Amino acid sequence: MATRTRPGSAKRGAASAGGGSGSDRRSQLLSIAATLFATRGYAETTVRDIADEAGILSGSLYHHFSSKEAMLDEILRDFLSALRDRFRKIEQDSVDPRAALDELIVASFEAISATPHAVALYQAQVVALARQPGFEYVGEFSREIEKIWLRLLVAGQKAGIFRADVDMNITYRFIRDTVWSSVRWYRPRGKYKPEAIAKQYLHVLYGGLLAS
Amino acid sequence: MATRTRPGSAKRGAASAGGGSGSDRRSQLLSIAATLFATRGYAETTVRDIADEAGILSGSLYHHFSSKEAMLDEILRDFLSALRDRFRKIEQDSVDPRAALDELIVASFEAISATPHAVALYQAQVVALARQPGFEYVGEFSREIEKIWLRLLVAGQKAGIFRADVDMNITYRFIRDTVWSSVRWYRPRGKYKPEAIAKQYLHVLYGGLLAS
Amino acid sequence: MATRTRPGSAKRGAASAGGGSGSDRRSQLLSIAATLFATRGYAETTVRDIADEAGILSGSLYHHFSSKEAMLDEILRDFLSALRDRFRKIEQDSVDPRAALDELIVASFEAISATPHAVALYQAQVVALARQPGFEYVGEFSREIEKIWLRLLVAGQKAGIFRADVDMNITYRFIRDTVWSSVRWYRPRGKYKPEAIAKQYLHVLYGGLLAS
Amino acid sequence: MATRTRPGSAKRGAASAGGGSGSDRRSQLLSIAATLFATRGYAETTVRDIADEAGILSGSLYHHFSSKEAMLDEILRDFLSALRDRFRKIEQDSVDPRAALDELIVASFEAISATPHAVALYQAQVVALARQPGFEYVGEFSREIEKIWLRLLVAGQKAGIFRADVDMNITYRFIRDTVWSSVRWYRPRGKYKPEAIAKQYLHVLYGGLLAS
DNA sequence: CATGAATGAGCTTTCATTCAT
DNA sequence: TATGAATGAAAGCTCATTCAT
Repeated sequence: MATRTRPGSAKRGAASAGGGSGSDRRSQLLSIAATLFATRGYAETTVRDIADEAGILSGSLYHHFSSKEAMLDEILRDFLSALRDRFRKIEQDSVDPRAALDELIVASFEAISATPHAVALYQAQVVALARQPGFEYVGEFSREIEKIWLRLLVAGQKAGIFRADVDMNITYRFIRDTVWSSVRWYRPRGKYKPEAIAKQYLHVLYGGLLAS
Repeated sequence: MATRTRPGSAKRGAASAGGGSGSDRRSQLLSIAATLFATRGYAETTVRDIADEAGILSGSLYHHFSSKEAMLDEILRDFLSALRDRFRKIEQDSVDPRAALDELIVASFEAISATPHAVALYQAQVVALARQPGFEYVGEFSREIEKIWLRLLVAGQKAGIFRADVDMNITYRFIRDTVWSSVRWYRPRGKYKPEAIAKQYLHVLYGGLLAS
Repeated sequence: MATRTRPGSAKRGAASAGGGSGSDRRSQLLSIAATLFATRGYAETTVRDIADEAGILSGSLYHHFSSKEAMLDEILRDFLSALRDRFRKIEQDSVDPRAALDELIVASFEAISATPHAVALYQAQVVALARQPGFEYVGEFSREIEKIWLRLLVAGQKAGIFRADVDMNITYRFIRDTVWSSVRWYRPRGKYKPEAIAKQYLHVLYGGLLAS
Repeated sequence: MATRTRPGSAKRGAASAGGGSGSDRRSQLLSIAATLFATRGYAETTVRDIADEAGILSGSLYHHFSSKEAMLDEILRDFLSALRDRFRKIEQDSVDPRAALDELIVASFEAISATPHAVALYQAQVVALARQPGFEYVGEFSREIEKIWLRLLVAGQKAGIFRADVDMNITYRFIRDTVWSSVRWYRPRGKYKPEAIAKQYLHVLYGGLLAS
């Protein structure tokens, strides 16, 4: 991305950007943008592509958003803040590390199912974005989310629920990568429901691949 | 990417493209290109960036490569064919599915360690590329590699080595995503050697996360 | 010309492209392009030349036309279809081969007078273009026009109006070359009107150069 | 053409440039260049095209010629000076204007047959070249040749051989255009010999198209 | 809100030419 | 003579963005 200007704090309402069915024009456009950004890549998507898909001219997009980057910003911010809120709540409500880990993983697969484009976008751009001015919050959200996972994993380890002989920093990364990467192949319309995928994963993750 | 023309299989010599230290000018340039493509993204990297890094003018690159796309092509083709060859050999020489799976995973982490840029490039572009004219081979290589993994996993399952109650299609994807995604955070210069990472992963994968 | 993509039949409105005074912006630009293409040659004319002449930036041209080639395409297509229509009508309305031949020649000189740039462009590029993908219609129009001429010449020959001892295929080429080539030296603003030139030519053509 | 530097007075020997079979390397290369210039156009022919055809690298051409333009220069100069010499001789040896006109026309068709590429090149570039610095001689040769034709035509008119009621300035252009334009369709390998074409043309030119 | 014309910067690519080897 | 690597200028084109209507 050739981001140079700060995107500013884009206004946004309750619109589930990156989701499927926005209520107003604004979220319709964001949804279209998210889909294209995720499918083709942010840099490879032109403002005109988005406008074409929306049935308007590219210049008209600027009545709704101040820049292409502002759209990306809004999509990511909506997604990340919702995700963080949900993860925070899971941690707060948790009584059992294992059950909480279950919930984090299920919540993650559900997020993929609900807003795949935002997830894919986050996946694809997170490394590049974290260093970009105006997108520092991406790194901040990521770090906060990482801490929640790690606290739970380490707590479970201390409680003797999770194995003591694994490096949780690495294990966290393994889990995170597996879960988020599935956005690339998981099809919500396919034969697997998000809970089924989560179950499969938890199955292998907890019990291991070997037959006992 | 706005790929329209077929890049052709412009490949010559034994240059380990995408690697670190090419012998001739050609592979030097490819190595620079791979690094930039992987770091900034293909679309975000300009041929001037590559030329600047190489200390020449952008036009001079066209003395060595017919297009920016041809560079991408050559990097990916070199990487994928080498990977496939290695995987093929592992399968052919395998006597035990579990040992073979070990080797596949170790080989994967080693590939990440050896040519991280090519791996990152492949990771980032594989979905978009597979449908692009001239890059069909990316999908073909990917499918062949997938088949090798699946044959081994299913064989291990039938032999009673791997658990019977997991869906191997999904499990393969989990493994693949975990392994390849680590390119994004794994640093060869860091404290972990590739074998150590592989060992950690195999540890969790085989034994599961739970304390027995 | 390095034509590679098909230009498509991007044509709109009744704009007399290649003519002198287009009504809207689009035909203004086409007229400028035709003038430059004819004067300097297509390859030697840059899109910046055209834009400069129009008082805009080169990139702005792409708001109106998809490519430099598309401009050439539109100029030629407009010119050729108008010419063919006129020739068709002359043949349909003809009662006497000699009068019809008169009309064809007068119409040709008038076309040169009305849209000299389009004629010059056609003259200069016809051979190279006919084999270029997307410009097959140039050859098709040319062949249709040739057939009209030949039918009239042969009809006149059979009717005993034109001499029997000349090869009409060659004679047609002689006539065509003479007429169209005059675009290179004929100046509409000069002392000769198109009808006067046509008359001179018909004079020599019919009566021969020798004094009786 | 983007001619900016004066081509200088390129050395040249007795090599029949633009012809078919040069004796030495220099005229071989000139012949290749003439063919490509005539077929694709001067601007559309790259130095690399010429070198490829000759089986060398483009840079190597500069051991033989100082520039691309110098090749064009040499081809045209050879062609024009030979043509002028022949025309001069025809005029000097002429006793009868009609016989001399015959000879001019036959000589022209023979030139087309002998060095079609040089003729086509001259045809295509004469207008653009005449105003280009370093190519003033093109206009000079052309004017001298025109004068020879005109003197013969007017002499014939005064002698009562050619009709008095035609404008010889225009008639000359008609004749010239017809003759030179035939280079575009005349194929030396075809069924017509150059003399046959000349005969056909003289037939119509002298006797007229009408049946008596 | 939307259009349509334009900007301006930057992109990939082409190509005649140079020059050390 | 020829190679091969490079230059430097310019080409066609893209695209985010602006703005009067």
